[in-house]
Amino acid sequence: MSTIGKALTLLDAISRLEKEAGLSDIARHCGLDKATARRFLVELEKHGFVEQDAETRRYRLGGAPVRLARIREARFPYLSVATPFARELASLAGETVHLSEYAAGRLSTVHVEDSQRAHRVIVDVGSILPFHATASGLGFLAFCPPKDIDAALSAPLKAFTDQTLTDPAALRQTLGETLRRGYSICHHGLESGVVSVAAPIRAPGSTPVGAIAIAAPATRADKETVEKMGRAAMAAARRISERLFGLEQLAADPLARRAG
Amino acid sequence: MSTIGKALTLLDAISRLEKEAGLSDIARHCGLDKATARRFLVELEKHGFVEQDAETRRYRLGGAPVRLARIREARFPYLSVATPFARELASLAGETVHLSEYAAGRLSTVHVEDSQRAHRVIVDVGSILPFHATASGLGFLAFCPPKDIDAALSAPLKAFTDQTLTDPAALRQTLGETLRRGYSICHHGLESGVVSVAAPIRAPGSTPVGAIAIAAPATRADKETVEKMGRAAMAAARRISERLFGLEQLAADPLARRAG
DNA sequence: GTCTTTCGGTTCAATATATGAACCTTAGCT
DNA sequence: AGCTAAGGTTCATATATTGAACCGAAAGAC
Repeated sequence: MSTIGKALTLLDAISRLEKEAGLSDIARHCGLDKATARRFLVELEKHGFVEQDAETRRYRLGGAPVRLARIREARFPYLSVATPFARELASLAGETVHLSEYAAGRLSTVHVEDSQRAHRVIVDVGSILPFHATASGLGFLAFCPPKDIDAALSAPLKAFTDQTLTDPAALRQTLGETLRRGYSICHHGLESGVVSVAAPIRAPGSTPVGAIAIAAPATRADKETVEKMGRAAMAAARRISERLFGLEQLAADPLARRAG
Repeated sequence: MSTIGKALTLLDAISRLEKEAGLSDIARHCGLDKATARRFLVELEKHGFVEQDAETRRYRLGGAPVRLARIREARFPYLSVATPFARELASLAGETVHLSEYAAGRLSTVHVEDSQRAHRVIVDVGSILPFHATASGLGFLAFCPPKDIDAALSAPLKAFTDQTLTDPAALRQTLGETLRRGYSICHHGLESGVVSVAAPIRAPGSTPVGAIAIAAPATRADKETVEKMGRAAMAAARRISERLFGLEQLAADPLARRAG
């Protein structure tokens, strides 16, 4: 792997840590030599991607990504367009709603609207959503071209719970149903006791850019409720997609179109 | 410079471009060989920091920073805390307000609240604010330790307008006045016809993390109005600082403390 | 239509850069 | 005191980076 790749992998690892970490910790966590990890950290710090606490000497995520994210958002306003719909959906469903975006081959959570209920599902911003074990992942993948599906299903599929689907054939069938239905359903895929539904956000005839999902405790997710939530998620996804990729916007600002 | 540094510099250059750019353009812009630029772009793309448009083959900023920024914001909620105050300040002053954050040795704009007036100052999200030629820069620098001031003033100081202060001695005096006054004033520093005021956002006794500024057309900025705006900016900065670095928060979440 | 230029992208020998075992110093623990 | 593990540094070695020259495609020029 190139040096750049290693450094960005280290940055990713830092972003995944619960809290700030020390040099040795980070090096171990990334399988890098301490000296190498240090050089990477120093370099990343120079550019504001990580910060070192002056007292504890521990490292944490820096402020540079904030600037980049604001620029990105100014050109492709995914969050600012989708967030209001997510909020509306959360209040309609009374359950936690999260938005994900596809980048670097993974679907990651970029926004969460918490349910107002005491008993609710918690989703962390920044968490990675496995394609095979989440409604977001399935809803995204189902609308991807076959080669992407093959790639995703040929990777090792971890069973997060004893009900996680890991058989590629079964998953393909699930994806087929999702495609026909327009939204995905995932029972206990990533965590036991959680049922979620999701629909892809996408330009017509193009690879999705992300997904919007509702996650509810299984005790509140009877068949009828799941269907209702699924249809609502699908409607929200369609409205977001129209806002992002609608003809006017597309003509006015070609930047709004994504690769793929 | 290390490979990582060069790659991050390239990323920075892309973020600075008005719109997506081709390979040769980018290479020229960064003084890199085309082959090198390409390898960097491919590597950055693998990690989602840039995207290549499938049709035009041009490159643009990717979605990965959005995830990192959301994580950063979840741990150090600079934007979500400061934005409401910025909005309030913008409506109070009736002028454009912008928030900046210090990262990678530079002060960059991370949020803008536009004035509602037709004749107003436009500030771009993501733009870099020179220390010597903006109210934000001066307001930030004035509250930094002497070594940071020395470093900032020993760099070449570009005259953006014929009224930009570029003499280190004169700037030191301005910084002294700013420190005593509590907010900075900048007349026509970056652009002619613009007057701005700013105050630093900071933990008590520590290096600032950013600044909040009001920018107004000079025609609306008589002495009295400038004073009023300056005091308002200072008050907003203080309230933001208290929210970010207040004792409770500090005790509850040491992550909220910044390096420096 | 043909010629020319420029584009995105690739190759491979030359070379600059990254690497990591061993090291130092400090801080906390037994 | 003595031990362990922390953050950080060094420098000969090994490896990844570099860029001139190259290719095919496409956009202009004439």
